[in-house]
Amino acid sequence: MEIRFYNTLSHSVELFHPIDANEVRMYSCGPTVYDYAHIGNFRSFLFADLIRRFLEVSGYRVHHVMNITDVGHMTEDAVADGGGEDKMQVAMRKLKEGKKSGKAQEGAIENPDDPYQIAAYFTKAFLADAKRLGMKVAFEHPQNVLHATAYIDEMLAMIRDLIERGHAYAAQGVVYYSVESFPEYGKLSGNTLDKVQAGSGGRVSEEELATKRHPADFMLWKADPRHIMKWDSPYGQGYPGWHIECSVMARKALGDVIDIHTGGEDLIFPHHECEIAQTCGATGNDRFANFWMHARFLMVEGEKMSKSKGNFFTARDILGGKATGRAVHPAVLRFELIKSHYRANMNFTVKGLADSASAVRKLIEFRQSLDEKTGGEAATVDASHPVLKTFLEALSDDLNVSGALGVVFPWIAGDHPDPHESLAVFQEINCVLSVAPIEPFEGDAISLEGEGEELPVNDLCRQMDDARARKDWSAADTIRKTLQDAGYEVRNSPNGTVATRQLA
RNA sequence: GGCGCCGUAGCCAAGUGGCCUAAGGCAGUGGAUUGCAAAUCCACCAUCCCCGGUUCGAAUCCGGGCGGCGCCUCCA
Repeated sequence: MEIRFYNTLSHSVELFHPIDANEVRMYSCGPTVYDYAHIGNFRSFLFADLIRRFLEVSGYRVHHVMNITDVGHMTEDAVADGGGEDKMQVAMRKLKEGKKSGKAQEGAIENPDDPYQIAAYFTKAFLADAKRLGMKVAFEHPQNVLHATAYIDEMLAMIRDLIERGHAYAAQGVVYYSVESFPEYGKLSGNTLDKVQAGSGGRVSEEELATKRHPADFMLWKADPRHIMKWDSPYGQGYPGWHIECSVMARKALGDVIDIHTGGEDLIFPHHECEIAQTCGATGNDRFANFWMHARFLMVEGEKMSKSKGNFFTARDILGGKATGRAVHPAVLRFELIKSHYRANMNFTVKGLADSASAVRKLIEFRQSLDEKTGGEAATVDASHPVLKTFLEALSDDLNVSGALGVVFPWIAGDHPDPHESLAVFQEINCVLSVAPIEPFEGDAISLEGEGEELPVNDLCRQMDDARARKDWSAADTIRKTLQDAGYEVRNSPNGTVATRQLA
């Protein structure tokens, strides 16, 4: 099966072949941990997860690495030489003022003046969210989820190499990458040097221009003893630039040339452009990642998500019901965020969430019916099975999820004479979708039961059965109303009434 | 101003030159079923932003409009 992906580097869909025949090396730009990750972040992370899962089902071993940016970068970092306020400092202040996207748990952070504690707290929150949403790499922390602060030495080593190779220079306590030393600079984004220069009008301060050889030169290290997080270096005590960590960690974990590098579209420039310049400058290769893949931005109800518009949602906001007024099952949020094509802006809406809930319910119930019929024993199938084949072929066309789902639903609705075989097929499909259940899952990811709720759900169902047996319709209707108002879907059947929690 | 993505039913969305008299999901409508519902099953529900061109043939290619969005500056 031929796999095709859109490559930002070439602006076209290309045939995908990993460097090694069987293993794919893939790096994804991960979160900064100054706050809770929002649904836009997760759209991008789940896009990477989807690539990984698809490649795995297609027969590849995937070594997927993601970074955690826990270095306190400056708010006006890249343009200049680190102006603005330290992000970690902002995080600390906001935490104290209770202005975070969500409340930190009481007592979770002993000392809000310690940036490492802030970072540790939000890292933990991120990993918890990521696991709930079925992001495989989150289950591989810490071996495949790397912390920037653990690679300062390697960053300094790469900076040293870049200076030695003539790609970087120190000026007034700042080490800059010299973009003119790298002719390929601008290839990824189309922001070639002449254009960067032309477009920079007014934004680059005179002070900065005086120290930089070219206005687009970007920071690798800044000596600043006042910075909260700081490390010793030959260039003075200070902190690294915000692009260098990815170059370093990707190289360290995956090698000099990798297969796939993912991120949100906003990272194309300057972040990924700079990563390429750094890595290639340090390795001497003309390539860093063979495929650069970027997810487009997520909109909320047709508008760009922003705190000021009040349409800003963290993953835990959604799961907790902030948008819908009712708790949302993680599989529903996952499905909603992966169901549309990654290269189109996705519009996140409450209605879309409800649609996804119906779809996910269908998948979960189908899975449950197969489990019941087979006792969980699946037959053996491989990718040549007609349903799987069509499913994977859709995905192999630049991750055409909609096309793939267009295979799954009609198949589900059809006849299943051999439930063992169907279960095997479904399991494979679910290795990619990971919604029925979320895999690998923790706890009650698949459960639709209302255990531990304030309502005695099972008792009410039995009471309803009794009332129906007595033909006491008004009593039965009252019970149904009670359950529905509490967020349950109620189904009567000859085998007894069943109430399941609404998914969203 | 530069670079790029996109425009298919009420909504999401596949299809990229002839099996398209256009998948699939959600919603909706009619029917079966039901005490009534829900779930389920059956049926129905679009000529593809506009204009021009290429072609025997276009949603699909080309040109021009119009509209939406992104990046170029912290951002997934």
